[in-house]
Amino acid sequence: MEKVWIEDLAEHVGEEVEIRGWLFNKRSAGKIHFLIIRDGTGFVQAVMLKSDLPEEVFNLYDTLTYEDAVVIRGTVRRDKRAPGGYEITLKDLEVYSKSLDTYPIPKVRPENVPDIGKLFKFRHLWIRSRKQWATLRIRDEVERAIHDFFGSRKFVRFDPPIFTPASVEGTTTLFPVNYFEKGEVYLTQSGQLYLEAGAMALGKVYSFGPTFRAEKSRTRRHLTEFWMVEPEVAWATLEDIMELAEDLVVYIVERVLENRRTELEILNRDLSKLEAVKKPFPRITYDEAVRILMEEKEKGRDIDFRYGEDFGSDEETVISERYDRPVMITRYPRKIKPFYMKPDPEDPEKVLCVDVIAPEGYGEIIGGSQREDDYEALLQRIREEGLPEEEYSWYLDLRKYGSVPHSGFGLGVERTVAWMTGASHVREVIPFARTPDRIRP
RNA sequence: GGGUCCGUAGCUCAACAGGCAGAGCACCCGGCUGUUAACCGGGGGGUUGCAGGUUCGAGUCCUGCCGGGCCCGCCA
Repeated sequence: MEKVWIEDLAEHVGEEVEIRGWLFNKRSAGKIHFLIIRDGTGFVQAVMLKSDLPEEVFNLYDTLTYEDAVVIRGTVRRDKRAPGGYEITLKDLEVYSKSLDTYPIPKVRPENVPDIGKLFKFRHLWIRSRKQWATLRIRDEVERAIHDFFGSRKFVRFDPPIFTPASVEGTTTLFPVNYFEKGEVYLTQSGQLYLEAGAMALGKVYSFGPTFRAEKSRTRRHLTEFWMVEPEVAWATLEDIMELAEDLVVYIVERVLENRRTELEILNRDLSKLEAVKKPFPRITYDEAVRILMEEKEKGRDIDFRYGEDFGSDEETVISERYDRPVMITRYPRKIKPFYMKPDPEDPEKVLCVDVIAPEGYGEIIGGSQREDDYEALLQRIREEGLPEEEYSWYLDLRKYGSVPHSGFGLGVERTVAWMTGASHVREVIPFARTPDRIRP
């Protein structure tokens, strides 16, 4: 008998198959029992008829509790009455191993959903639930789309180091690690500087990996360990990289809509919100964004903002509300952006940068810029920021030996997946979230 | 770092003004041949987060500690 995965059942209608999985739920009407089995790839209902089965098999139903590991054998049928459309007429049931205790997370009763703190305590079990299953499958699709996007454009994946001797951006807090007799090094908070070296060596590169920020940021948009995609392109201007960012986001959304529709439905995601994400994205400057804020303030919105500041999450939301797709904000004041960004030749107080703000309050999903490519200007910025010049000598070399314009950006995977799935917090879209207050499980 | 709210059964929640800790789900037993968060009947289950204090009496009031939620700042 063929062993099959639930996601492939459509190819086995009429056949007798074996499914190995776990008991997700069960219901009975006496002489007919229904089992909902999950095997990781999906969920399927199996029907047990008293009239069809040996008594000892039929009676096994009574002993089943949540998350027992089971092996079932039976015939695959299409059936409108079955959740999911396919059903197994059960012929044989084997309880491979029993749950040893009451399952700590109750199943699918909305009035009975544990509070979020308890769910995270049982995160290792919570990921078996339907919504978490759907969420993590969408995350996989987003990641796969990212690799396919860059692969199809012949980018070379370039893995920057995770141990780094110095801060990339100087401002944010780093996680120190004891590194033999060399003392303290830090977990990376961005691979960007290394990616710039990669772009000069390989032309178009991107990285995909974890980054770490020791910020005690307790918000729905922050993790201390999160994943980031960072492309970096030689000879690219700000405009080039904005187009790349736009294409990437559109492609991710298309792929999720195409391949993860069932999962979006499980999550009750409003598909029209995602279907609206098409080129072109609106492009506004920082100054124009400030004007929008002032207009909203005059309309009576409670906005506390002064020109020259960075936008807080409230401001981002107010601005993004005007659009049905992500909005690109360019040319922020130099003072609130990192040293490596290139000043705008038309207004040296601004830099050639772009932030992409997702709709629906999901905030900044992309931050990017054209990099300072002039040796002297970069050196001066490093000194102004009081950064350790020695640590940046290799980075300055990139401007010493055939410097060219180049640009890149970073896309936050969790924020993007949270937006796709409609999650209320980024910690729900990564298997095991790391926040300032939680390191277990 | 700042603000704010909450800890009662495995889970979600009740418990008047301080007066015998209770219900639904889960679990166990019984019933029901198409259930869809099934349903119906019965049963077991508690050091009310921890440590003190006030009181004849504390889940309830006070103090401290521990654990957690939400919002903001910083960012992706």
